[in-house]
Amino acid sequence: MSNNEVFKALSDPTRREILRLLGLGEMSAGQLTEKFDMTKPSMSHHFAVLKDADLITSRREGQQIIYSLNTTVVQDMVAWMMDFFRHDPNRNNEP
Amino acid sequence: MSNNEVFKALSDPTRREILRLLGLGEMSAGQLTEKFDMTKPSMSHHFAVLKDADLITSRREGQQIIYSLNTTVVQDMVAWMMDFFRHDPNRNNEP
DNA sequence: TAGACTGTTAGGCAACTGTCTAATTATGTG
DNA sequence: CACATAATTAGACAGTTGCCTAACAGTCTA
Repeated sequence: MSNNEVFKALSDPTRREILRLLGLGEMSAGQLTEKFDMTKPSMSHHFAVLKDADLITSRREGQQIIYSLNTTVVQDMVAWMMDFFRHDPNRNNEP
Repeated sequence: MSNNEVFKALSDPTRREILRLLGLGEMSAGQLTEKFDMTKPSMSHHFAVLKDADLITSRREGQQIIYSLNTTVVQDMVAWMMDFFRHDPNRNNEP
């Protein structure tokens, strides 16, 4: 995964809310769009950004596109963050 | 803390690197600036963004400004992320 | 107080982002 | 096939971001 793309993806509140909703279970593009006061193309753009960052996956099911959280990448991300901020400057730099 | 400001602050690679360096111990603005191929005003801007997000704190020491990681907010942030992504749709929503 | 040193503020500019409308693609159904 | 439904792609546009140079502000020392 590209850390930068992941952070860029997470920098928008709409996209974080999409991720939160997908954390509760997979949803179609249409169902997700209903939850926001935004046009379908705008939402579609956000889905694309999240997909590029590998934070979500998609599959077609008939006329609908079903989106799911990519839990692997999400967990990698959390692990990366914890490691990133592991050091505690108040404990005189012991590894 | 405002989640949005924190995520916006984290969305830039330069700012993440500043945080990583401060994770190793506090540094002056000048010491930090040396580590990057960027002008002082640009770096100062990044410091301001990180301060607004409450990710770092600063104090004056003579002619220098010393920056430190705000470990409280950083830890809150990690905790928030873990909670945010705690749900696993592949494990049928058991708490 | 003058000058050097350290850092921030102000203003400008190109590139990027998030939103919209209009058009297009893909699938399902009478 | 013709039409409806679901979603994406294309293009435009305002607002934001990140960088720069120039100017300013605070601190120290002779």
